Amino acid sequence: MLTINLIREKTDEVIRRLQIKNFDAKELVTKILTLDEDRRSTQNKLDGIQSELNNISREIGELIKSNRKEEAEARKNQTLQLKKEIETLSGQLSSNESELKTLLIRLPNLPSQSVPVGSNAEANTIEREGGNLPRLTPDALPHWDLARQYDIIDFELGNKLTGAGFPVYKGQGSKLQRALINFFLDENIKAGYLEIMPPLMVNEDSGFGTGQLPDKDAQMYHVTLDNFYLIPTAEVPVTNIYRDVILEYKDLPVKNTAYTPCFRREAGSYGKDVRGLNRLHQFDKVEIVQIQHPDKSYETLDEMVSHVEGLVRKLELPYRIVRLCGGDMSFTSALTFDFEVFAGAQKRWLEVSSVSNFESFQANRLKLRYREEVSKKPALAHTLNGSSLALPRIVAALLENNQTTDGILIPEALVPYTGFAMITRNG
RNA sequence: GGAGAGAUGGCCGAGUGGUCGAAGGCGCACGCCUGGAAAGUGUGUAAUCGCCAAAAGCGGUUCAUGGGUUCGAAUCCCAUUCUCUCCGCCA
Repeated sequence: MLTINLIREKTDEVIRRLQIKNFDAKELVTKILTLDEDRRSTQNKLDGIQSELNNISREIGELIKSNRKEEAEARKNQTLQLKKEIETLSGQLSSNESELKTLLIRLPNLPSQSVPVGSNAEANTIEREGGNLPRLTPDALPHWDLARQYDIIDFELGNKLTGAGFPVYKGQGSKLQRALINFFLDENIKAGYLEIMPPLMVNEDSGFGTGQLPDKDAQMYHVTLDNFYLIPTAEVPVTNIYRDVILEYKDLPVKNTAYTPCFRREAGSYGKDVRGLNRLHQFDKVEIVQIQHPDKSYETLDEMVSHVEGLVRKLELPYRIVRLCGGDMSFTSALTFDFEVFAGAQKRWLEVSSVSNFESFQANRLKLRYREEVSKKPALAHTLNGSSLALPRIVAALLENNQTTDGILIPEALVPYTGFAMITRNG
């Protein structure tokens, strides 16, 4: 959420920049500013009366101590009116504050200066591309057919156990999952990230902290009996580790990585998007999260993008890095780069990673701060995260692009992790 | 799940109705001492909101959370959450 100070001080700029996200903030911002003014004047009055009451109470204490009972009683009568006013004003204040908050959390994050203008994916710009497109024969199979042919992923079985979107990995398919997870984690650790194994369910506060709640609760599986949510990404628990935390300057940047299964309801998805591994309700992902000083967060974003690029290169996949335009960005992001890999048989680019700088938007919700180097004053930190990487679409691309008549080739970097160089029919 | 005990600052820990944002200690920061260090010693050391252009200053709030009693609550009452011990169950 944006800070009220920013909205107050740079009202026009806020409205203007939110237009880039196709968000008309004018009305909302006006309401916020009115409420904010009310809030401050109410608090001002309340503070004054509270102070008066505190003084009287102090006097009563002294009077009682020096045995002047009647005077003390007289003083007590003076408080009645004050207490009434305090009750009214503090009621006003708290309802004002909660209303203000519900409005504030409806404002999306401001896009950074470098975000292209545009209302949908067509306006995204290609940052750079790499790798070679596979040369496949026209009868090349999409990954769902390959998965069946080699008996490595069983979609129907997942249907039986749970439902659509919960595949069962078997044999070399299962081993490939483990290999990718370990490969990604090892690479992240080498790059200085600390491995974390977080809970897979979180409470409401955590869901709010990273921005999934209250609005996007339809995306998460909700365990109603205990009021827990299954995590849609490791970003949620890992970032929430730092909720209500004030980091020391020297602790920045914080670099965490975590492998977790991710659970998403994906309500409303259909068609070729959900075919095979393209979109699942449960999938595996390795995430990287950084908490950084505001002055350095964009350097860090570049560093994270390069890191993820290195992984995709090692897997020898054709990829492109996309700078998302205002209309295609998430609610919470200030700048996002998507990674897409080309799946040769489907002839489609599949999104496998999304690396974002949230600036202080999440940190403000989380109350995640650091101490300034010199003044030692707490200030909001910047949070960043990205997938490194999400498995299913990587697997889809690997299967499709590396199919041969003999089997499916495993990229060299992965062989030490799989223990085999090819997926075969009797593997 | 049942019974009991508890939750205080970065940490430990005192505080059962008044001047307590909270003794003392540890830690940390800056000095003094020292050839240098250790020890010793001095000073400082929460967050947040409002007023103020800002700093200073002043005022409000915060002793798990939410309510209540009272002129006044860390302290009394109620509820919730969490932690610990014992019992039960259990990978």
